[in-house]
Amino acid sequence: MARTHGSHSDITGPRVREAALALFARHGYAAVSMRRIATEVGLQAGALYNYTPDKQSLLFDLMKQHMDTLLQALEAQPQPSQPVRALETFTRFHIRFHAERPEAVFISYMELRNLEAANFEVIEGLRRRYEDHLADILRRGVTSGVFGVSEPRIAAMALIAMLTGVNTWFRPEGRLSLPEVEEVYWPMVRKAVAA
Amino acid sequence: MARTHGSHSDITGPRVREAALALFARHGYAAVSMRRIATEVGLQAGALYNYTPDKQSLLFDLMKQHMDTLLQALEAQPQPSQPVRALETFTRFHIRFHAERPEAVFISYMELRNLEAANFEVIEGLRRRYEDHLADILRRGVTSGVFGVSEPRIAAMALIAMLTGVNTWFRPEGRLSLPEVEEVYWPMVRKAVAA
DNA sequence: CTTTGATCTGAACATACGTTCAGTTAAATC
DNA sequence: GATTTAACTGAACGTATGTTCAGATCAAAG
Repeated sequence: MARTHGSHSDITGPRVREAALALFARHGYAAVSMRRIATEVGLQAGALYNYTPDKQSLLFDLMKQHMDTLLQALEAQPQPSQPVRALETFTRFHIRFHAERPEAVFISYMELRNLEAANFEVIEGLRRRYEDHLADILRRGVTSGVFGVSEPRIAAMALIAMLTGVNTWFRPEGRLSLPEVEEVYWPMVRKAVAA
Repeated sequence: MARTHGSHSDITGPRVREAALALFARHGYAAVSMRRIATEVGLQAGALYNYTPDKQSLLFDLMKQHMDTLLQALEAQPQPSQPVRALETFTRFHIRFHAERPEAVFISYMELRNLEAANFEVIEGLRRRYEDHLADILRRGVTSGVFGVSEPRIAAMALIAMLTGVNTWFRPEGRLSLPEVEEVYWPMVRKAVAA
């Protein structure tokens, strides 16, 4: 097998994606050049094409990976049968998962319009699956009488928007810890959909 | 005074801003060139510099104008002394105002990172004033015992994030009218901060 | 009917873009 | 120690960028 000038394919590949993630999040996809990503990793621009067919794929792969990780982590959560407990699990999970990877979250919400049509469809489909999970919890709660929402699907999007908003102000070194943030948001979520 | 080739400064100026608004919203600030804006208006790129000193000012002016209009419209609203009524007024106002100008809202949330530092400060200050208005309503309600929120400032940001989320799915030709949307969100807002 | 001056064109400026590729480098294999 | 080949360089490709500006245009003013 072949070797490198101080780093491996196994090492450089992830480093390229990490640099792209950080730069796309900070400056936006369109504002970041391949040369800038390469400089961050210590390469010439041409070398990036050993790791991605093109710039668009770099963006899509980051977003796809984020959504896959999200759905996988969601399914790994306990799924209480009581709707209120299921909602609490979802709320705390969403806050934690998103607060832990602000760059990927930022990109996934901001760069949708820079995806080519086919790539956009894929990401939208994954996002919808995530929303459906919450909408189903709400519907079960409505059926059993513990929740009172007239439009479960819209309520799901409203709650997700509220919870993702944490990322606009939360800083790990800030006044509130993540568990404390959960204690601020969970009562609001619970009451918002209460019967 | 001077005249034009079929259009005026008074007419071309607004058209430039309208074109920039639409294009920035659709493709993003960094992805839209001055030539593209010019083409949309029927000009050569150089002529745009009769209406803006540079591209950055074009973005900043759009965002500043949006925030000014927002704060002015907010202050023109009735300000009920009862916190619950004040919250309802705010909620319905926010939904309506934002749903009516999706492009300006989109830009104001997505292009913050493309503002130069000094311009960013200005927009952030205006946004904070808007958030403070809602936080004050919540604080008054906590004092009078009708609201039960542990962190009024965070609760304000949470509610605003939830309400602005309407823009991600609402379409005027969709199933729900704007008044119907208000009837879905207002109960959630009211209950979320209830004592 | 000449003058005026705001408005706009068209070309140019230096710089940057995404992508390709022939050729160099050097670690691993035999 | 010769061979192999993945990893990378450096230059080039055509095209695009934001901005400037001398000069053309033409409605209104005198």
